[in-house]
Amino acid sequence: MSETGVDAVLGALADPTRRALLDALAARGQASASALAADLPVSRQAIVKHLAILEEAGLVSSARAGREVRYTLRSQALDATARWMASLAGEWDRRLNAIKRAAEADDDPPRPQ
Amino acid sequence: MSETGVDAVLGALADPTRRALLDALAARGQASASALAADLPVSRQAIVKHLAILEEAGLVSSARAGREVRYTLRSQALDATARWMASLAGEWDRRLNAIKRAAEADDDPPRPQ
DNA sequence: CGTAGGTGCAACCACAGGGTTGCACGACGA
DNA sequence: TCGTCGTGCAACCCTGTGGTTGCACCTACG
Repeated sequence: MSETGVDAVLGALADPTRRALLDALAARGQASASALAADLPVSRQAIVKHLAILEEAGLVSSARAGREVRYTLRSQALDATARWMASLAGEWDRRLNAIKRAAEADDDPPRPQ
Repeated sequence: MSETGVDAVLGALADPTRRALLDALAARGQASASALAADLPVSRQAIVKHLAILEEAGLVSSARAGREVRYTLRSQALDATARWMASLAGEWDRRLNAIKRAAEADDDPPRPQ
């Protein structure tokens, strides 16, 4: 339960269109759904849905500016997920080493090779 | 193109069942599809499909042992993806700072606040 | 031998979700 | 005030894929 929204972030990042959307946002720094729709080969509505998912995952934030809504990147969630993955990788290594070590010490003493 | 199989890893990691599968594998260190099927509430066939996807993403590796196939965790791809995400987060920060700075210098000189 | 445990293959079902279109509503500029 | 631009909402289609069942095949083990 301690992980931020790792599953949400992973789910959001799993879609290519969403990643392209994030790229476009990174390039513009800030943009409305309609503006982003001009960059990608999908309809504005599709973009809006994707943005909703990305915002839900904490990867972007929205702010109303007059009659339009500006979206901005939010690196925090991404960074947190990266950390989570790195620590998981470390965990795997520790786990596997421990098991391998135990197997060697438990199974092989009479038969080193 | 330089990214390992980031999209494959993200796609693989996006599914909850697959993450549970990886957890189970981490606990056992090494296991066959049938053994893993005992841990999860899905059929062996479903497990096999997931394992195929995970192997495709480089998150696990398989090795035949007699009449069964043993699967093992592979932390490398996970670690690489974690690094990719972290660098992406850094990229976003740099991008946003640059843009914000430019906006302030270009728009606000007469109006600091 | 035969039997049991483990895989592999294939067909099939059902639902989530990525995508679209259409329309109504609110805000800005002339 | 009117036109227009950007949103929001809703219905709808259709593919992908997570899941299942059934069966054939192979390998160990008695």
